[in-house]
Amino acid sequence: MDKEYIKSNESMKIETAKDLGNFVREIRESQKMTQADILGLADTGNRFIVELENGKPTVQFQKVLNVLHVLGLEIVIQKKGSF
Amino acid sequence: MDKEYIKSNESMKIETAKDLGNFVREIRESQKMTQADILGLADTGNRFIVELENGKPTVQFQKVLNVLHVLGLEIVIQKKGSF
DNA sequence: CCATACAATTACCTTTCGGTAACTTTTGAT
DNA sequence: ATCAAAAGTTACCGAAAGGTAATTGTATGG
Repeated sequence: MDKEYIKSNESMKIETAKDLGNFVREIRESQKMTQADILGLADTGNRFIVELENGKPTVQFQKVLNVLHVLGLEIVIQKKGSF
Repeated sequence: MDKEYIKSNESMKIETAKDLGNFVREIRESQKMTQADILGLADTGNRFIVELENGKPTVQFQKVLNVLHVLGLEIVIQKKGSF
């Protein structure tokens, strides 16, 4: 099965920064947005977007929240294996 | 005052870094763990735990993942309003 | 060929993080 | 209530990573 990151109401479990980066790029492209579109809305620089989508582990948490917000996504924390 | 952050199989939506910090502290204490316990297991310094639990927005994403892992939690991303 | 748009990288400066240690609650036993 | 131990917070420093702005690919189109 190819990397299907999310569909309709399904959720994507994030285990690594690479998961996050791949997922963000996938969603951004599926919404026909450019990196620059996100920069303005999420109050960040282009370098951040590049590094985030490349899976850099040290990206700042709040900035990730901002980007996800722009993409219409939200973060949820749950006990492992809650499915 | 007594916010109920999570119970059994329920999930906690994270909108801000403060949400994350409050939640992490709540879970850590509910599991009778000290900050020092987490330091060793999550390979981080004391300063990080303090700042994370205080809701610092600039904490690094991967380190957050490490701490959540130690607490038996996982991060999920979903479309807003999927709950 | 040049211009435009998007993506990725580089340069410069600022900020964070870990280690250790000091200092301040908080907890618990007598 | 007092005292001691444990837990949590803060401070200093050097190493590492972050942000912005500018630069350099990589296509596509006039």
